Amino acid sequence: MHTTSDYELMLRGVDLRVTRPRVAVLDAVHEHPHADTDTIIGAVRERFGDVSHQAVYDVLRALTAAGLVRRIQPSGSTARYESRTGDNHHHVVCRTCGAVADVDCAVGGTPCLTASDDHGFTIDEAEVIYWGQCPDCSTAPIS
Amino acid sequence: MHTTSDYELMLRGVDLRVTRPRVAVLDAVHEHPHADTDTIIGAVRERFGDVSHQAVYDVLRALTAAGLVRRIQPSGSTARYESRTGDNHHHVVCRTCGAVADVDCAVGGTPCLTASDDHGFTIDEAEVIYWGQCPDCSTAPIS
DNA sequence: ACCGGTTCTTGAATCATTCAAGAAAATGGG
DNA sequence: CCCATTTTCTTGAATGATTCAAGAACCGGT
Repeated sequence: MHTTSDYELMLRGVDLRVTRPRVAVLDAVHEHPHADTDTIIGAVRERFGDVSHQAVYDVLRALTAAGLVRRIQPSGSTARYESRTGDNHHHVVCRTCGAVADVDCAVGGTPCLTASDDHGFTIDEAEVIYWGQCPDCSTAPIS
Repeated sequence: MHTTSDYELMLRGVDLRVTRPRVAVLDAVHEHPHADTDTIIGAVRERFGDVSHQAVYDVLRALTAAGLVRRIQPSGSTARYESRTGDNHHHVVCRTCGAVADVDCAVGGTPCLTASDDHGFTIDEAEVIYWGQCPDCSTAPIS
């Protein structure tokens, strides 16, 4: 659990101005891991009153650029955001319901960064998405 | 290089009716690896005359479901399609220009399928995207 | 060649995200 | 503490990939 002033410090730490929408979004992302933009907008409004969706989009972009949140976007989903950053973890996504869970990288610190043949690319990140069925969806078959 | 009858055989092999749009799309995907939908529509029309964009969308979905093509969609890109399927290869994507290149899986046959903690998910595929700069973009810095 | 079911065409709708212009607010200096 | 400057937020509209819907055309088997 974080307090408002924690979020203030985070924002100042990356040279971002402290505004209510930013604190609200930061809080929403921490409280709702892997939430999509619409969910975040809803959570922000519930706690902090009216905030334009445009502001939330802007804030999410700013926070992502600053590294305070991480954006993930599995095929078929809209953008989702999470607060765990910088630890090179990955995700499992349920093909049926879209649920997302975190997966720690099995290999170590900055792993996965070596492609067999990089075609001359300078690689700075390896993103891994495991696809499958979540416990709920694999139990309940297609009705 | 494939001929029209090759594509016919592929379609029949997965119990799909052989139609001109399908052959055309199959050809376009083979000729333009990692092309987005719009490029495919263009290629199809250039070779086979008018085909509705809706038909191309339908065909791409059918071919993807049948396993004849694979759909990839790196964050920030529209859907892209490729003809290499079933060999568990991965991709490098250029952050600057969006170029995509294939990367063979370093580990072996059906690798990467083991997450450190799968949270009870039944995993059937691991998708890896390496992010970085392609040779062209890493040479020419931001103008 | 005909029939039934699939697939294509046409045209409109959806929805996440972005663009634009002006109003409001945040930080640093006086 | 107040002002000026710059950033950020609000409002409202636009974009663009993708999908929905209804009817026409076509594929494959009989």
